[in-house]
Amino acid sequence: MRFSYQREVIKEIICSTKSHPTADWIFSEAKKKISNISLGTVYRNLKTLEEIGSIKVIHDSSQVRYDGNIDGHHHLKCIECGILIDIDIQPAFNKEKIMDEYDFEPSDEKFFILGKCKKHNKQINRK
Amino acid sequence: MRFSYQREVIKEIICSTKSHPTADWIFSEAKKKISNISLGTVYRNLKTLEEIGSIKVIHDSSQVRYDGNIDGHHHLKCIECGILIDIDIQPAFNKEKIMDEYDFEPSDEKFFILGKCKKHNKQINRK
DNA sequence: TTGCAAATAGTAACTATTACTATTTAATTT
DNA sequence: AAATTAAATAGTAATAGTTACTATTTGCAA
Repeated sequence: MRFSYQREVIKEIICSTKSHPTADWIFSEAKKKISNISLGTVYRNLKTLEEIGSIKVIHDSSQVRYDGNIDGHHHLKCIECGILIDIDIQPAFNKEKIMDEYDFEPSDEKFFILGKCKKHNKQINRK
Repeated sequence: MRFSYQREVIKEIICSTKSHPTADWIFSEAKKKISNISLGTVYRNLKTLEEIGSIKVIHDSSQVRYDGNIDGHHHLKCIECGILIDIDIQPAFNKEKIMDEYDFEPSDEKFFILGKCKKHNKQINRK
């Protein structure tokens, strides 16, 4: 694949935030560095970056978000404000049962825990 | 809420399949029973049915799907053909850690296991 | 440097969904 | 049973997010 400055800028934007941005936000950030960058270029490169494994895509209730953290991790999602928070836990499940009962060969997992973030829950005794 | 024949038909369509259909498929099925039903009516009722808890929404890689199975369950997704399969397992995770470390109050979970379904995996000794 | 395929900017097209409005309908009141 | 009324509908227009198209530019190899 040929070098592209646009792609480098887009990758840098995604990898320097933990906010799980949308294509539109990435586009507006990219315009700060390349004023005439095209939205089509952003979408094309988001697809390319995902294909080569540089970023991950998160499908969060009708919104598509991008994640520069490509280590296996999962997310908390606040049902009040919608924020997505990276978590490093791994859910445990009976892989044998899946393989036997459903004749299915698991290769990856996506786990979302919905609930209320620290700004929106009613926990009183906070550290 | 007032009775609506359209809503009954839509609900029946969703609840009588395990195929996790899209709005478009539900629309074309509904037209078989109500030839002049409007796509707007389908979308409005899908929203209503979700709000009253009669169906669930699944956001599956840029597609929105609907599920008539409202019991807590999760899904296997085949990376080859895209089929979604209901599973009755519950993933285990450290809820205390989530609450303590992230100050987050979990209320629900969505878990997807990606992999290859029985038609697309290479398992040789099948029952 | 020249040549050329890959990538881009800018624009048009497309798809899924929502919004709008005149009409119809379910349910209530007379 | 007819009149009333607000909710729901059909049909259409509008919107948002994304993809497709094309002439031009650019990275890179000969």
